[in-house]
Amino acid sequence: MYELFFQNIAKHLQLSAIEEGQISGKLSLKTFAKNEVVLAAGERCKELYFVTKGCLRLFQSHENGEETNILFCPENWWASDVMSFSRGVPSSNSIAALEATEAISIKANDLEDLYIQIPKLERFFRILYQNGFSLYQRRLTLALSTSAELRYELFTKQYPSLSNRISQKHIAAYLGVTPVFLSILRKRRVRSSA
Amino acid sequence: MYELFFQNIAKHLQLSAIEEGQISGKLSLKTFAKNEVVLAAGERCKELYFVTKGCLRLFQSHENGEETNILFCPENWWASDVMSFSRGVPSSNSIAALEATEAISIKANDLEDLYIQIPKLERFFRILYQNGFSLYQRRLTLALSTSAELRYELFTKQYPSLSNRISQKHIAAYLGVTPVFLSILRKRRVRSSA
DNA sequence: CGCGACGTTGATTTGCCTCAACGATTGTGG
DNA sequence: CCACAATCGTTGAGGCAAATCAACGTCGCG
Repeated sequence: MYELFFQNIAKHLQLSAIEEGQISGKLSLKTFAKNEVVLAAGERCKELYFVTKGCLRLFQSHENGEETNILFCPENWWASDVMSFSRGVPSSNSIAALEATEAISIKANDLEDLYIQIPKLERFFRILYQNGFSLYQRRLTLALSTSAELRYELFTKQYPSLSNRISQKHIAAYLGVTPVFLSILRKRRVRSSA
Repeated sequence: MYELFFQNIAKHLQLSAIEEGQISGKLSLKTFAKNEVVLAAGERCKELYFVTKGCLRLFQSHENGEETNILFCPENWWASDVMSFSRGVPSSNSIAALEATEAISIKANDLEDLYIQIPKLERFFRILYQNGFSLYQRRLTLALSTSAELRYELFTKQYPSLSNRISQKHIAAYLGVTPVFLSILRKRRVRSSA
């Protein structure tokens, strides 16, 4: 039932069958309909999700009604509002389903308990956040130093499957441009590659 | 000698005197002259620095010779190229001193040993990276969704001491604008507040 | 003293946005 | 299952934010 989940952990950590059992007891499987809101900004993010099917997005809403997509979470990705989840404060971001989605969830309290029972889990999440930290540093410098055209180019190269799967509107909100301008970029690309 | 360092750890973790001793044995104090390069892109980042005096900057250089400042590290901040430090790969970022700087350093290998001797250190760094992760998510959405003017406004409010201490050139490279444009923004602000 | 880095200012250009109109696609209620 | 509405993507016109290029004063430093 939770194979993908434990395979993901196994990338950085060896768990005994007993430990897997302890963890399994705290997991549950959730399903979300397309466009369903998983976490609304302002709520507390009480669960951490590991996506096994479909795709979630983490995003921030702005006063003017627009949104910035922070992260797409297809199969094998982790989703949560980190600050809210770990410190119990209201979340500043939201989570919603881009497709019909299945995810394995674990509650914040339960994870805290598991950190105590299985201290090496700290190691797993240390590495997970460490990698994410690095990933966002890179995206930040990209955002600050390159044109939308190049950012789109890199996105399609790095995530070719996502760039087909996700609507342009949401890709635009991920790149930080308007859908109108993304459309212009796409047109340009077709011409220049012809 | 390492008071600031252990005070920083104590924010998230209680260490016994013995543990502090074990850690102290792996630390060393380094000094860097103003403008000295601490880590050049392409090298391996073998040490993690905790700044006790002065200020470092983590930055990325681009092909055209320009730079983006990722992070300023004044007293009480941690500096490293995370990916290079933790995985031993060549670093994609550089570190340099903005001022004459003192920092406590620890070697990657030694930290790995300490993770084994004192597993709860994993917890400390898990929390450190978790917070950094969240910080960069926020900066990313800021960079993607707001004007340079607002970003500068927020920077000066959030880090008033840094905004006096650091040259406009480097602040511009942190905000992702040219020094010329930052100068224009500053002029605008003076006028509008008058 | 003189040179080079820094910050300012102005003129011009470019990247991206806004607004608006239009097919095409999706989804939904009758 | 169809009809209609809503959302999405495209295209064009015009505007604003920020870059580029260039010139100049100032300051720190050799």
